[in-house]
Amino acid sequence: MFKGQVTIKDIAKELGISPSTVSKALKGHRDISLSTKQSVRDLVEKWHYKPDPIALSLKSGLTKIIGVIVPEIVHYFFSTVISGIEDLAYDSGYHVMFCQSNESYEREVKAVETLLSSRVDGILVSVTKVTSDFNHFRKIQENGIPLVFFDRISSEIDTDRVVVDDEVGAFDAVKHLINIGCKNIVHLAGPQNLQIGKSRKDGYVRALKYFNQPINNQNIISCDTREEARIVVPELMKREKRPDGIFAVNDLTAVEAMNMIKECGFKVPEDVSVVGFTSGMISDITTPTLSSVEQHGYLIGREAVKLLIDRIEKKHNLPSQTIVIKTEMVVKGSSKSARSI
Amino acid sequence: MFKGQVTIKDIAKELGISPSTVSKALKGHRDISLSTKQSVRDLVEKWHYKPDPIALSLKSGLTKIIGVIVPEIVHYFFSTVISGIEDLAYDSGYHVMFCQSNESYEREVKAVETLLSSRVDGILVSVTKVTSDFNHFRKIQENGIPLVFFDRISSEIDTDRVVVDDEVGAFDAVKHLINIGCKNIVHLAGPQNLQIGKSRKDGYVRALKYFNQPINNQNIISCDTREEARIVVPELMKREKRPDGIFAVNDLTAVEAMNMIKECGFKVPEDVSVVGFTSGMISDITTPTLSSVEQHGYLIGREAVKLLIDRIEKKHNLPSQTIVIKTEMVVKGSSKSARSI
DNA sequence: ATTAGCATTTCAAACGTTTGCGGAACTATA
DNA sequence: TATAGTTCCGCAAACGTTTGAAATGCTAAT
Repeated sequence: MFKGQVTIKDIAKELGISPSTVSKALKGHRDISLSTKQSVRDLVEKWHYKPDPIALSLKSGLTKIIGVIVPEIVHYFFSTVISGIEDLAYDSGYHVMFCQSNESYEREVKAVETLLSSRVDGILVSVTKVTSDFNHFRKIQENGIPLVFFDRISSEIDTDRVVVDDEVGAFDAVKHLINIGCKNIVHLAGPQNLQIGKSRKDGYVRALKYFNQPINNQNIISCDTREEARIVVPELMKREKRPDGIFAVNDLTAVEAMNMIKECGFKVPEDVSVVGFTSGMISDITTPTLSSVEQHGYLIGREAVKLLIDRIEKKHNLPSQTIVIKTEMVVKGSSKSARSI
Repeated sequence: MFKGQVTIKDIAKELGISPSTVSKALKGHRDISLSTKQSVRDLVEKWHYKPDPIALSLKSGLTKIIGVIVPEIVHYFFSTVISGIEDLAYDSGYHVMFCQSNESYEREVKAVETLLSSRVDGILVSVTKVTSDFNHFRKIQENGIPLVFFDRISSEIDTDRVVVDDEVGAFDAVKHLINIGCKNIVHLAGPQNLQIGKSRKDGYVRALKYFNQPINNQNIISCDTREEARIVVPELMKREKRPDGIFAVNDLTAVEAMNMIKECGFKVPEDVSVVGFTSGMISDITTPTLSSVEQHGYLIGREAVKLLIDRIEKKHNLPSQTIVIKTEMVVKGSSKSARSI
């Protein structure tokens, strides 16, 4: 019909009125007569006029785009969160722009710059494992752009956050292992510069204390990837006092731990019970299925977007909030031991 | 320093020159003297001026945004593709906007509308399992927006495509099963309205023919989800003539098939060899690890973006191309049978 | 007949950038 | 001393939309 898209000008020309009249008619402005409004609406309908978001953005200074930075997309937990972000954002009239940092500090910094120069209305971040300098996040705030952290947060930046109750989740996981009779529980821990790594370890320690089990530093081992598990777990199984329970900081590590245990000639859960953290699809796929702590990633995504949009639209002016999503211990095959109650 | 962002006007005012001079200086226009250029560049540097993409879009009619529609994000193959899309798009100066259709036709239509009204420069789509009407894709083309299909394509729409060589991949998988001695291979097939479902079945059939094995329609069963596998596979194992090989249309189905086989008291791969399609992370996690056909999702993503950007930037005007990405049979634990050569 | 009041519409500026054209100031040639 | 050429810069319009202010045409009251 026209080159590209129908504009408000085309409508105006056709109807022999001015663009401003059309604009006001569409907004239901009381200045405009009913008959004019009707004819504008009719033509809009007929020509499938859609306002140009770019012109709107230029006027309003808002893009209706939310930027998201995640360490990886190819990752069950993060893709679940993204799914939640996407769903609520679209329902609220926002679009979503993704960047993955690939667990690299440089790429994270670049992603921030990219999103800022795209003039997004707000930014959602889960930081990389290696980030220890947070100035790029400060820059976001200096630009007046709302910022919400989820899951992997930084405690140095004062902003809204959505986190999982990692400490309680870990406590519950270890409590479960103790309940089914484990006496020598090892924790495969995440990086301690990250809040989640620290909290999960804290929960582990608190559970042992609470149930009067000895805390052995040798039982807290830094190991949060499959590659590390491949090395660490066989050594564990060679110990004089073999572990009878393993609480891993994430599912992938837990799964590899299970595989290593089996390779060393032991059985899961009969000889060693294993519990992971995330409870995604992979926990259903393994043999045995993996007991794990469900993090409700989809919900985390939704809550994070909700917080962010509230800030963008200045629905309130409260100090920074932190929303804690409850975890849930999901018992599956890797910890239903014969020793269970 | 200024409200929000530094604009070309701020620079102009500070330097006592006009905005157009600043613009031309930044573009290296020969009209502008070296000294002016230098002072502009200095101030740009000092004030961290970044051109406003929105104003640029309004002028050029281009957004430098690519829209992507995938059935699901929480899915190993698709998140791999997305990862490839993201990487190359950003390197080429484009941003990426995602929509997931959640395998729903209505959501797919809505996603198309959303992206069109966002004025994206091009769209990448992998269609849902249930889409049989393709008019929403025609609308994209009518708007003059380049469109590239990947993996799950529609043959009704004439456009660029990036697909996996499903037929050959399936042929290779079945060839492998035959090579290790399988005589009664079942195919758990995908929906036949989808090209990939059809091609993989075709490859299965061709391989049997090629190696002079009988083709039995009872051995081609529609089953492409874990839920279906849970029902279908136990029935298979009760057959008089038990299958000794299973070629599943995707990994998740293959994994569930393995689990069912084990639940029925048989062993993988000793009694039944299993081969899947996708070869993602999950194929390493299961016990035994799953032999599967690698699809190179990351590469698919990159190729699709490359095709799209070529169209957007009108680098050529060739008729629609179809790029075929070679698959690769990855032999792991679920098919290294004792009968193997 | 003048004016106030009202309903309806248009004008013009703005958002930040680009770009063809015209113009000023200068130098060089005839 | 004109004239032509060169170098450098600003003007204004354009992209599509919004919005306060100004203008138009009308009716009704004085």
